[in-house]
Amino acid sequence: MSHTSSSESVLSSLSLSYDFQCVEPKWQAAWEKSGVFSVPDVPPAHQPKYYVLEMFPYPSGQLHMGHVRNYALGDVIARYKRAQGFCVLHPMGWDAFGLPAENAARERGVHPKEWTLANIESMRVTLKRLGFSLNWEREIATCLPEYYGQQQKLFLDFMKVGLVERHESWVNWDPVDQTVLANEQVVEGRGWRSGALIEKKKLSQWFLRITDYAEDLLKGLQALDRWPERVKTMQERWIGRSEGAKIRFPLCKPPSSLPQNLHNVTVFTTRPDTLFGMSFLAIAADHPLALWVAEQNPKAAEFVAECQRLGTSVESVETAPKRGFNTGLRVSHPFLDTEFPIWIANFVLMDYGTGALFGCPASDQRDLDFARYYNLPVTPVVLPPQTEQATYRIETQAYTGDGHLINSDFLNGLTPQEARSVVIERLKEQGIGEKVVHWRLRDWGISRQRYWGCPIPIIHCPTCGAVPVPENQLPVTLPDDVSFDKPGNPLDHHPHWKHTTCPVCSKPATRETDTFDTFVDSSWYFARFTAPHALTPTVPDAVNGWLAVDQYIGGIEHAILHLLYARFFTRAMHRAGHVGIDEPFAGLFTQGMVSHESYKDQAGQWVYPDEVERTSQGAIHRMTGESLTIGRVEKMSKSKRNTVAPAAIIDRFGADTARWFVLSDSPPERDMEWTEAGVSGAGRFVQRLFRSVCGVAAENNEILNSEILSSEALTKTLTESSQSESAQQSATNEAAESLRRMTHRTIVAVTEALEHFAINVAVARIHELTSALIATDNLTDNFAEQNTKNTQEEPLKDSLALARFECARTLCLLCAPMMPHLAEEMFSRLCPHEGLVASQPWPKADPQWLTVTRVTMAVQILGKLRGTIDAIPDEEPAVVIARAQAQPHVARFLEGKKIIKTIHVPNRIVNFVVKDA
RNA sequence: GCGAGCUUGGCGGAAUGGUAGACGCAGGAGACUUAAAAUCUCCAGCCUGUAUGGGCGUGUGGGUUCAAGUCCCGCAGUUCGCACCA
Repeated sequence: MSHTSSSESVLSSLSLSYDFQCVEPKWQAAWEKSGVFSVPDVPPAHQPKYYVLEMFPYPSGQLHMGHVRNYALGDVIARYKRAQGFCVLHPMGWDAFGLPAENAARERGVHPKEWTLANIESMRVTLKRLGFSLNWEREIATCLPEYYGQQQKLFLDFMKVGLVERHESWVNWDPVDQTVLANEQVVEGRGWRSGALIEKKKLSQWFLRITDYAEDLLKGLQALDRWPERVKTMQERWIGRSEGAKIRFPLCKPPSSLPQNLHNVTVFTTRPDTLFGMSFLAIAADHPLALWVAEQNPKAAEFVAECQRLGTSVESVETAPKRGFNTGLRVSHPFLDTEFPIWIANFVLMDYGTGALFGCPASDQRDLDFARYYNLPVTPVVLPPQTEQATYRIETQAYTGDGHLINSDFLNGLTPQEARSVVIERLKEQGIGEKVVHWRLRDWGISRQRYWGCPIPIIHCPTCGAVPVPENQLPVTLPDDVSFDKPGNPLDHHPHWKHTTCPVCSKPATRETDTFDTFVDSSWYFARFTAPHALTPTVPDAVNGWLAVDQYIGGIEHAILHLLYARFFTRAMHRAGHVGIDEPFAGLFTQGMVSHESYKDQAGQWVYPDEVERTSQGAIHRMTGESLTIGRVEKMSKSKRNTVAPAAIIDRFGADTARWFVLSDSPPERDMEWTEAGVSGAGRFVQRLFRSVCGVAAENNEILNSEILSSEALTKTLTESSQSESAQQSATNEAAESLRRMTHRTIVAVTEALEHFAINVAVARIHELTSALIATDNLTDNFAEQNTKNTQEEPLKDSLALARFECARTLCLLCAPMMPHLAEEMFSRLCPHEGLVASQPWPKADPQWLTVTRVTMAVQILGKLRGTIDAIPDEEPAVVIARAQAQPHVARFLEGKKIIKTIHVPNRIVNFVVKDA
């Protein structure tokens, strides 16, 4: 209980602390009631549209600080653009299919659907408490038939336009869990959950033909001028265009039992110019020819098995030496009379090129290592510039640089580049080779042997083959009654779900029990948001009106897969007639991670930050008093227990404080460190700003109630008052003018900062303006005392009070994108007749107050600062220079020197270039 | 190995080629208070100094310029991405 003493002034008794627990729900309700954030299905013709989207969350059950940062950032943009007059689409949904739900089912016996929907419920509560200006009426969850049924429709349409394929492919197979694992889920050759040794298995899989768009996806990157350069580079390399040649080598005397199609080995090379340096041909361990050899020869089989076991994990790649197995088979060279051995080599990948290469040891380090180990010939074919051919040797270092060709028959003397086209021309004439463009990008395998995903709408009929589910039978819904008590895909085990009849011949048939990769779900949700409840995947006017997403915001971890898939999917949807554009995201911003100190107790266990008390010496456990070791600052993660729960922070500090802090410290693209000191500092600022603005509101109540009802009226009054200056008031008027300049300068600075995503700079400017406002608090106190004595009747209407009012009002508008609840509360007290901040236009700076009456100019001698002078803006250069020269410090340095040149940059700098006289 | 980025006080960071270190955090001093908290005011790159001064200073070495944290070239450290890619 606090007692208000009689000596306290009226103003300070009004300085109640900001009670976020009451205020935040109040304004969230007000926004919802007013519908300020909702937008029409088709963007209005008279207003520019703006689509802000943050990557939608996976409903793991816990909202984390990374989400808060991501959505706070997006909300700043959404609210700022809205204030600027844009019609802003800012939707939210859930990437709700995925393996964690199935794991929860297996580990805790919860149904994936219940688990997921409950998680969505609780995360939505926290998200709503943060007060983001989202279009909640457009909320979608990918695990609902309303969404995934339309996805099945898209898939069938993709089939019609030839973008779907089914063929066998190698997969990582976990024999214990009986499922396919993604490469990321294989850790050191073992399944990440079961620990079982992973097998390579060939399975029939559905593929989307993303490679059809390899060229287009690559070229499209160039036009994405609002994407980070590094994301574009990563995609470029992932798509991996390389120009080269395919060369067919016929086997010499193929064994009679060898199938006809293996009588030739085709290699891919980017260096056809080095063909005369060839000393062997190498094929991958899973190359068809290698498999045939393995069948004939147990030793070969052993080597092949060895290669397959090692796989291509990072460690094995770096440490494994280049080894091979000589098959005894030989190929003939296109231009030479020599035969070359075929080796099975562990460094050749079946996935790249044709799974075969010709080895030119002189021009490739791996080939050289291999050749040296097995004593194969090394013939240099490129002579580096300024090198004597007679003495040139390749020892342990292959030469990949430029020069001219040697030992290469008709290519001798040419540069490698010239030689490439010449040799390709010859190969073409002989019909054994051609120029090809090779892509690293593979088709996208989308089959997963899992329950919690979108069913692939296909029926397998023994007579008709794979038949699409007819559209009128969509959606193919997941059965609810599944059990997870045995390994494998529950859909496959279900007693009757998969049994159906063939839509073509009506005979018994089975459903496809594979579900889509969850990346499919997230490849078109941005389009679905434009018509989330439509009975077709998209609605033309809506999707074409709103797309592309003007600003997409998310983590860098999605730089390749999600963003590439979404770009492909949009093109595919375009081809299938579901959207009119190719590039879904016009602007992309990748925000940094949230990190935190980590703590360990003496037993070496990680300790959560909220159990830790920081002392001047270090850290101790809050409960036990045990001293703790402070670990590195790293990304918040459950395993390190260095997480801070957003809900707990909102309870303690309020949503605005949490938002303000995640936005204030670091530039959004960089990682930020969450600190207790930082968030409580943000909390103090919230209180400071609130108190100061409330003080202004109290001073101005009379004026407001009687006269100023709108910002136009305010401006008018301000203009009048600034013209009628009396002698007594000159001191306060000076303060008023300086505050008004500050106010308008801050409008410009904050606007510019927000345009450039420099949210931390915008925050800094708001801090400055707040301090400037607080600095005038005492001035009015004094003045108010005089005023009440002298002019009881006259309302307080001096220029300073009005400047303070303008400043406070501006602060409300400027901080609203970051701290919307606080902004509304302050605004409602300051301008009770003006409605919501959320529907106020962004403040405009008055040019009158951007002009300055005086500037401080730097005076340099030889570029070194020697003093400063005051000047009137755009003052006559000669006058300025004379004054600069006369400046005492400057004059001292000029003594005995001769000025040979004077640089004058108006309003900024005078620089004297001197030499000794 | 290839590619991209980063490097500024004790810390996070600011700075259209023009007064480096805005703003915040942590710190110090003071005011208020019986006291603490809160709040407010002031100080604060380093060295030197009584200083209104002087010297040095944006990882490092060069260069361009009247003037470089900023532009160019090299080097180091560091982070991220890709990688037996033929």
